[in-house]
Amino acid sequence: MSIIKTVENDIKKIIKDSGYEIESFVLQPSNRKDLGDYQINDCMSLAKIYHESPISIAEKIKKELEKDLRFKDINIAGPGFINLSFSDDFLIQALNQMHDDLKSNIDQQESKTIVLDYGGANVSKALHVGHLRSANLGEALKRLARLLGHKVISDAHLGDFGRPLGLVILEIKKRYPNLAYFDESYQGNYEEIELPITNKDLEEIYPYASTKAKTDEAYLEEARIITTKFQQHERGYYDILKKIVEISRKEIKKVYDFLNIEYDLWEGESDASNYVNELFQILKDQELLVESEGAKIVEVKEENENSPMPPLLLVTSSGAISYQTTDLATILERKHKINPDEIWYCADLRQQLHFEQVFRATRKAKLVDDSVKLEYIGFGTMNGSDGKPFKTRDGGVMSLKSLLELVKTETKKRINYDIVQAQKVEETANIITVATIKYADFLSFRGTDYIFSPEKFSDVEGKTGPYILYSTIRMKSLLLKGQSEIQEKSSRINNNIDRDIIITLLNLPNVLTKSYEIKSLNDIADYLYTLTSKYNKFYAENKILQEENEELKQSWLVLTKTVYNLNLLLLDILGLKVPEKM
RNA sequence: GUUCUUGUAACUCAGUUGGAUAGAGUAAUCCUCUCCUAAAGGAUAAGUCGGCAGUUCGAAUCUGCCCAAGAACACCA
Repeated sequence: MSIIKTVENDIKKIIKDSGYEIESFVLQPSNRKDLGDYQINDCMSLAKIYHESPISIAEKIKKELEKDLRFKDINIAGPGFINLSFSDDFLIQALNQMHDDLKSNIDQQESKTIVLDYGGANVSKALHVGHLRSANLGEALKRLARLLGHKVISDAHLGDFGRPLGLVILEIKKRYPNLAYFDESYQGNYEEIELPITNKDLEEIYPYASTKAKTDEAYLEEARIITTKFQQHERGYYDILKKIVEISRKEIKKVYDFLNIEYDLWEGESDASNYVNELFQILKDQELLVESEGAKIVEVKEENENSPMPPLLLVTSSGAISYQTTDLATILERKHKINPDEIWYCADLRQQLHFEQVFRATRKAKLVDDSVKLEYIGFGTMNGSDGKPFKTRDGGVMSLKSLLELVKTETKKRINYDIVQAQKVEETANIITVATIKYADFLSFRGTDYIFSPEKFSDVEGKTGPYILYSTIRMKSLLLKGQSEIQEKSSRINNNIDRDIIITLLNLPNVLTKSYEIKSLNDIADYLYTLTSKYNKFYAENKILQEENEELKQSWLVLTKTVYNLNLLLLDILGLKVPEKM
């Protein structure tokens, strides 16, 4: 159990010993540092329950707290706040413990198997800046959940079974009508057929076909028919689909690799299609699948419900299955293959209604056990400065690749070429670029829309990825230089900065737990900055390696190493790497 | 129209299970490199927390009404 949690439990017991019951207790870091390290605000609410003055309650609790040698400077202020600080001895001991084993100070949770669905990449379409958030968020949540003791399986869940693919295949058919894929009499093995299409072609074909379909009704109708064909696994069409997925997936993976995003599974909607028949059987058995206006739907609206709740549309009137169908089938697939305790979906907030529908249908048809938790983790839209979803000047969406290039160019201007070896420049620039972009994305709460501007993501001054990386590298450099002298034991707290840093370190478990609960990384990003900037202040004020007092120097080295290790841990959760030098 | 989200410093955002004096970064002005990487550190200035009312010892946070912006609302995904 973490140090802070242990203290919290003890204080809870102390409050109980004073005669008061309290449900949960979290030790709040004080916002009045002049009065103490921490504040206890619960006396006011206890006063209402016990019909006693808050001051009198605070007095009693204070009396009990004073018996505990870990605390000092206990005082009561205002209407009944109890302020308290930790004794130096306690803090030194805590620092040494965190230095020896950082992970022992993280509260492990009861282990669950979680499937995490994020990314939102669509086959044959280039990743654009809008895909950034889902991937960042999902990847970091995966890492956070694993750190807290969960088993997480991440799935890219590619969009590869809808009309866009119908359009792409149609256009390929127009351009290469003689391909064996389109020859019904072909008897050979399609896997051996070369598809003369590169990913670059695909990125050109889709927008072309999509635009054409908007004005050409016959073309669209042809695409619809093709969509139905591969959805029914019709020979040739299903095979070319798989081929296209392969080509596109390689390219998508390159970008995700660059961003340090790793999927355990690269399943797509097409893989879930194998479970569509089972899905329909389950729905039919329960008489949930009904005909409506030529389509097959499932009603999920509750009686007396005012909010708009359209039915799920499983099969369109033209016979195609929708993404609602594949999402339901995917739940079946995951039940059979993984049998998870929880399934999380990271997707844009505009998809909230969709997931509400899917979850309702899942419950109604009992596709999974009621104990299986389905969680939708929505995030805000990336808007342009006009408040509308971000577009480039020519009206298109900025590709993720061009954003990366743009930031990389800026990054390269800042690298210290006296320190970084020539052959390391590219790698270093890549790492910093990813950190710059991801960190900027994590800073705001996941649910709020934010203004996207390339400038914002190119920012390197202040509360940014490069700041954290630079500082971390400096700690590492210092530790390397002081390595021969470190004896790994702190024995002194010199002043308020040391003290403040240790108090901040102690708060780690609460930051992690809260981030996990709200499924947002902004607290971790902010905590990382707070800790780093406190350390930087300390670094600027003390010449650690030149310090002549050996006891003090050792204490500072231990502090440095602990902050360094924690930075590495948190950067890893956010999915950021640290370069050697920069 | 129905439902939902948002409105905090010049800008971009934190803070929303009610707590003390509302925080960061940027931009602005001014300091600090003979010294462990100055992509650093320090200082100053910047706010009717959209508006009005209510609940409370106490409200940016909860409730109601209003104003403004955005999103979703079956045959796209």
